[in-house]
Formats: sequence, C-alpha cells, structure tokens
Amino acid sequence: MSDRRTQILDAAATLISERGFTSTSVDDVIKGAKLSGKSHFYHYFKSKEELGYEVLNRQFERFAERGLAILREPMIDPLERLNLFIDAVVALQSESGGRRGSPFGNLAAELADAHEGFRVRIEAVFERWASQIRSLLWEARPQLHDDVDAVRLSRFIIAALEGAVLMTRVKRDLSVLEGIAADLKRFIAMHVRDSAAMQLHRNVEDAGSLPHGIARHLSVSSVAV
Amino acid sequence: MSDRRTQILDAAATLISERGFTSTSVDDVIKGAKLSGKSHFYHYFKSKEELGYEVLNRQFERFAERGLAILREPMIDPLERLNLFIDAVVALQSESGGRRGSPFGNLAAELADAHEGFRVRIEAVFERWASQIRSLLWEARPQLHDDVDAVRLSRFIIAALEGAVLMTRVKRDLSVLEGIAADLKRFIAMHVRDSAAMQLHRNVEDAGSLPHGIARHLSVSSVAV
DNA sequence: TGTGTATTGGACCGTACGGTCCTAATTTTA
DNA sequence: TAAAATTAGGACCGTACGGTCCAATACACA
Repeated sequence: MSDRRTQILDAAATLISERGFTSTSVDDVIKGAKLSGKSHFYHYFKSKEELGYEVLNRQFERFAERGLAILREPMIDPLERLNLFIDAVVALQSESGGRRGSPFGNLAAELADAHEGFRVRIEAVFERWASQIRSLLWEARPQLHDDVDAVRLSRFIIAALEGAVLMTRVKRDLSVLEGIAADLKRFIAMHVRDSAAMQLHRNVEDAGSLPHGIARHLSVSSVAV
Repeated sequence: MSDRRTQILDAAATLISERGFTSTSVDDVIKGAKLSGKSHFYHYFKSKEELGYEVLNRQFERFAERGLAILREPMIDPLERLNLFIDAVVALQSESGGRRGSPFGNLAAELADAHEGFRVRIEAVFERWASQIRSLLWEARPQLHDDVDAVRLSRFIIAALEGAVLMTRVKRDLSVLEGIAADLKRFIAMHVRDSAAMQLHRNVEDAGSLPHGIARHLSVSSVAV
C-alpha cells in the first residue's frame, strides 16, 4: 500500500538477508529506509517481529515471481521447467556474487529453533514451494518411473538447493552451486522413464537435455530476469 | 586442559547449537556452566569470539569422533562406509529429535556473511569433511565410473545433508532427513560402475542403450543399508 | 475550511549486552 | 610454608537494543 511501507520492507529485506534478523536493528532499518525516527517506523509496524513476518511473505512473493513462475509455465515441458527452475536459483545466487543465500534458508537456520512464529511461517514457505514441485512432477508422471515418490523427490530437490546455497556462501565460490545444480539435474533425470535421460550422466555436462523432444539450450537469462 | 574450561565449552556448545551464537550471551554461558561471575569466565577466555572459535573446533572434533571416524574405518568397503556415514548423520540428528541441526550448518548460515573469522573457520571444517569423503572416493575408484568427479560428488553429499538437516529442523519431522538420506544413497549408487547399485531405479528393459554395460535388477536395500 | 493521516524530531525508559576492574578467599603446587 | 593459580562476588561502564510518548508540522481529501 503506502509507499513508505514498501520502502521500509525493501530496506529491511536487504538488511535481514545480509545480516540476519536478530542482528538487524530497528534503527538500522530506519536508517536504511531513510525515515526520520522511531515513531515514524512504529507508525507502520507495530513491532520488529511483525516487520519480520511481512518481509518473509514479501520475500516469498518475490521469489515466487521469479522462480516459482517457471515451475508453472504451461508451455514448457515440466521436466524442462524443473531444470530451468534450478538454473534460476543459480542465477539468483549469482547476482549477489555467491553471498547472501536463500532468504528462507537463512531465516530457517537462524530462527527455526528459537522462534516458533518464524518457524511455522518458514515451514509454510517451504511447503508451498514443495507443493509446486510436486504438482509439476505429477504433470510429468507419464515420463517418470511409476514408483517415483513425488513428496520425497521434491524435498530432496529443495534440500539440495538450500544446502548448495549455504555451501556456496561459506566458500564464496559460485562454482560450488553450479556443480551441485548440475548433479541435481542428473539425479532428477535418473527418475525419468525413457533412458535417454540416463545418458546425460556421462558426457553431457549441460544436463538440460531431456527426452520427449524438448527444446534445449534456453539461456538462463531469458528466464531468470 | 582445565576442567572448568571444558565445562564452559560444553555449556557454550549446547547453548550455541540451540540458539545460535549471537543470541547466546556470555551471561547465559556463565549460568550454564555454573560459574560465579564474569571475571571467572574471562579468566579462561579473552572474549566471546574466542569462545566461539574454540566451540567450533571442539564441535568439529566431536563430530569427527563419531562421523568421520566411520569414513576412515579401514575394514569396511569404502562405499559401504559412505552409507554408514550418512546413517550416522541421521542418527546424530535423531538424538535431538529433529531439532538442532548440524552445528556447522547453523553457524554457517548465521555468520558466513557477517563474520569473516567464523566464515573462514567454517569453510575449513567443510573442507576437512569434504577431503575425507574425497579420499574415500579415491579409495573406491575401482568401483566407480571413470568420470566421477570426486570433488563435485563430495560437495553434493555435504550440501544435501546440510540442506536435509535444515529442512528437518524447520519441519520438525525426522522422516524428512531419512527420506533425503535414502535418496542420497541412491544418487551415490548411480556413480557405481557395476550396477549393483544402479538398479534401484527399476525395471529398465533396454540394457544395451546404457553405457558401461550396467547390470540391473539388484535391490536397493542390498546397497542402502 | 476542517478533519484525519502522514511525517518529523527528539526525549526517554528499562533491559541486556560485552567487557573491565578490584578485592578476597580458596586451592594447588613447588 | 610460600608462591601461584583458581574460584568467588560484585560494582561498574559504555553501548545498543526494542519500544513508548509527546508535541509539532505537513498534507491529503471531503
């Protein structure tokens, strides 16, 4: 709504993703959003906690715009979309030069044990994410082996990506994420019925190739704007 | 060394793994270790930061005792050891009932961007961990495909486990970790030459189309103990 | 014109934090 | 027994935190 509100939310999102929630003070946010003082801030948010919740929601919506939209894209083969989604996560991480991980993963690690309110909300975010992947896998079920467990696989994908982002941040090396992303694609391909997919396990480094005559070589940048 | 020192370290380790480093105050540690006052604490540690570093090292050594020792065990087949190692991570997590993740992953997420001193030390921990896995993979190379990239695979394993622990913590559901661990074993099995392993991936008929003459029809459970 | 809402600015409060200093009693060890 | 290290206890300091309260000004819209 209010222009100021989004301004505060934006500043807070940046700060929180850089230093975490606990280490981001209200005064920092005020400075970041160029407010006049505390009363100005508390005019829009009743507490720091509430600010955190809204940032989390907003962060998710942003991510949804960029990442989850790919998963829903109806014109592209579902499994190809999954690869593009993974590429998008890599691209997103590239923007911060390997620093600053998934905003959810960060908050999860910081607050999951300490703050039930955040834990529940983060859980919901992961769940929405996972369910999006599950429905994609359901859509792709003719291409997949019968016994593919969509719940498990979707969790695996998220866990691998979150873990990859974390390690990338620690090592300050983007190639870590790229390598894991490629391996993850191979793992997904392992579940594909047509063994054409199995092939990419060797020689094909660009694991984008999938069966069913799907378009290849789409550039990441064309998707992850 | 001193009995008190280890007592402080233990108390701090527990608190930090529960609430994170930033949210653990020196007073909390003093209370936890039943010290008389601050001067008593500062008699042993020159700062909270130094305490944190020592806790990190100690945490690693503990983990090494339990987890990494398995990776080195000379009497067991290397790939089997890898599976046992994964089981050990799951078991470790079970003890805290799904709460409290990998102490390294937690600290990594909390401090990687904010505190260079910790970042470097955590990176070193991951590196020691990864190198242990790499040397295991080197030992197992006769069983693996020629093109297996040990660096990449070791990173993938760590990332998947860290991500899994994180998600388990968020969902407060240990079965998440168990599922991911099982999938991770399948992923590793994918790199095995004689496909004792490969097969988890079921009734693929067209044997000829796959490279390296992979055999089929072995049960997953025979591999994934 | 008037009424509400947004904005500014600052004083203030209680609490917690990391850290220092000082004194004195107790235990260890040479 | 004397010196050295450990334990104890508390006062204190500067800073930062989340949050409240208040008074005054700007600006919208009806």
